[in-house]
Amino acid sequence: MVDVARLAGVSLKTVSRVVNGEPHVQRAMADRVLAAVAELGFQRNHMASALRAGRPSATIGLIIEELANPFYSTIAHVTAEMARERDTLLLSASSEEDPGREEQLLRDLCSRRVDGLLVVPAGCDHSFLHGQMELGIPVVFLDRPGTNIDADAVLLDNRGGAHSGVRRLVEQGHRRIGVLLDSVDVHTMRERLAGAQEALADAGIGYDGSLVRDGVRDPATAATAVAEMLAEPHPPTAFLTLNNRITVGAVQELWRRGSDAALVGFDDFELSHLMPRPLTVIAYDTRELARRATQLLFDRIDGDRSRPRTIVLPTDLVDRGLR
Amino acid sequence: MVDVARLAGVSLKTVSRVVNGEPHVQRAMADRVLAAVAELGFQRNHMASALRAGRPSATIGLIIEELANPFYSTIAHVTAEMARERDTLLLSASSEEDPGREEQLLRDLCSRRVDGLLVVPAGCDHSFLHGQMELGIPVVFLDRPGTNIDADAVLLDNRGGAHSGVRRLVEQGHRRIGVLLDSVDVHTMRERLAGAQEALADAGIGYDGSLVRDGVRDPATAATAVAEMLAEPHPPTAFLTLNNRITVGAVQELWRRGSDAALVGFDDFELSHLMPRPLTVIAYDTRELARRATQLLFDRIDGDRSRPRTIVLPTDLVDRGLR
DNA sequence: AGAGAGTATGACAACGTTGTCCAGCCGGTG
DNA sequence: CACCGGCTGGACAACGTTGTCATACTCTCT
Repeated sequence: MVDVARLAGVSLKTVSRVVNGEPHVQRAMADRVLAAVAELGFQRNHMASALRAGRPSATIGLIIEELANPFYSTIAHVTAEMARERDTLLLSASSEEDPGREEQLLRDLCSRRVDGLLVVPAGCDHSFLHGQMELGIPVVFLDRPGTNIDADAVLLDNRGGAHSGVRRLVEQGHRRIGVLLDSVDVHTMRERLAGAQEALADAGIGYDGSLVRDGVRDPATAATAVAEMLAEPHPPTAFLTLNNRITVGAVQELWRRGSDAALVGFDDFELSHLMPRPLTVIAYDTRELARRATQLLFDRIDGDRSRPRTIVLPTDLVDRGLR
Repeated sequence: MVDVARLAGVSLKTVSRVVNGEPHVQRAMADRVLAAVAELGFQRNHMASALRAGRPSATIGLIIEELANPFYSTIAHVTAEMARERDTLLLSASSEEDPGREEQLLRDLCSRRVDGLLVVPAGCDHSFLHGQMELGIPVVFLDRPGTNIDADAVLLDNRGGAHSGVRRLVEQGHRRIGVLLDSVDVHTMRERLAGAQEALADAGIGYDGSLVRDGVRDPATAATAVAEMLAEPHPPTAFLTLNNRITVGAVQELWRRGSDAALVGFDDFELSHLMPRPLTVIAYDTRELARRATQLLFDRIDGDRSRPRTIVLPTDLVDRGLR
């Protein structure tokens, strides 16, 4: 900027005024400045500008599980899109389910003075964010609530969704329902499992631990688990798969062995209607989830100081037949 | 930092030294500073720090088409991961195929003084990046080369891939091969089409414009196009679909009508092996594409001033049967 | 002609941090 | 005892920008 000022023969401040479109600069002088800007290829340093003016950095931070996962990349996309409408950019990072890493990323984002944080929490303690929130960096949790902190959260009705899925299976006469899940360490999974168990209880069906498989982290494991459960003396006649990776593995195994076991899966996914058998899924609107959370964050950034809210979005049982 | 210094009863610079782990500070004094830091919840302002020290911002920019698309989100993920190993964060934005928007995003990223740019170009003129590159912001193009600019690029062998796909169809005796593509405006598509036409020419098969359908942007359009082409007097006996959205639509239509037309699709995708019919696809390693580009960018950031390189990664014809 | 109001421009400090340099202190040396 | 060198700690300027205020000029109205 100093160079531009020198080349145009004006003061620093005049350049600043021209660059920022402030009034009170004569046309001729502005033209000289703009010519100098063009000649030197000057570009305003956004960081210095924000620093001096005490302005927001026009950047928000997003912490998700894993950017390559369609669920999270959809969130990132919606958020980035809404951010762009406010001339804000998105700093995104994946926690990979590692609480330590999540904390480090969050601190890193804060030290970059992002205007706000959107977090799909992996950690089990977010109290360290208190300070940042008091210092004016709002935080909105997404998909799972934060722990040890009173902050906004936008969640899915995981419990209700699983409940309705199991109810549908029970209505069709199933009483032995195998439940496959990723990990009870994840809040989402605990809620889904709880919803399923509530529905079973509602139907007067007692809990049978042998029908629940934890630690099913990929399609291959899901296929194996299905095979094992079907080989037992009293095999399940239906399955509830608590995420789409598990659903895919289970479908593949059921189809491979020509089993007529029923299946309901949590999460819809792009090609679910092209699976070898029609699939009933517990679906939800990922984009809406992201939209609501991002909107809430921007409201906070714009000064909304009302009490933290928790928004729970409904799920939708998409019935394409059970087998 | 001023507050911390006052509370600890030391000078500003001493706080800076402690916070940055510089030597030559006595243990007792450092402890006092750290206590003050903890009490005030002080966090270093990364932007001010980078500004003063003239240091890199530890941020890189990524411009892609659309973050929600698995191809691009995989790239974003790999890049973010490699960046994290260098304590660098990723600013990502989607151009949505809009050149104007791409340019604005690029300028915005530059004004934030990112250390480097990774770009899947949508625009048709990137000469405006010259200035930035001279000012020391390296740019690496990904998936498509930049235009009017001499910069690094990491590409796929689109031409060779389409060539091998068509050759396979020709080997099976097909002479009328329908080609469905998104848009010839996209460099990738042009290359794939050219590769297909070269393979036809190599086989002595003349060009027949009625066998090429442009503007097929989604599965539904693809299905319609397939239906129309099959209804013509001399219908194609095989199809080459130039991206996975088109492939999905075409497969669906072929399967629906029980057609025995052969099919080769460009792009593999997650559930391709679960499609209603086995699918032969021209696959490639998206992660490797991102890895190479990101590595190249970091090499440049680290001072590699050698001539711009263009790296072309091979494709792989994954044969799961043609019908 | 002079007051008053408004416009155009510039000098300077400040944002939060770090590089540079200098001063004081210590122990050891000639 | 004067001096040297290394270790500590602090004062100050600077990074690139903008807010504040002062100044100079122009115009209008009495």
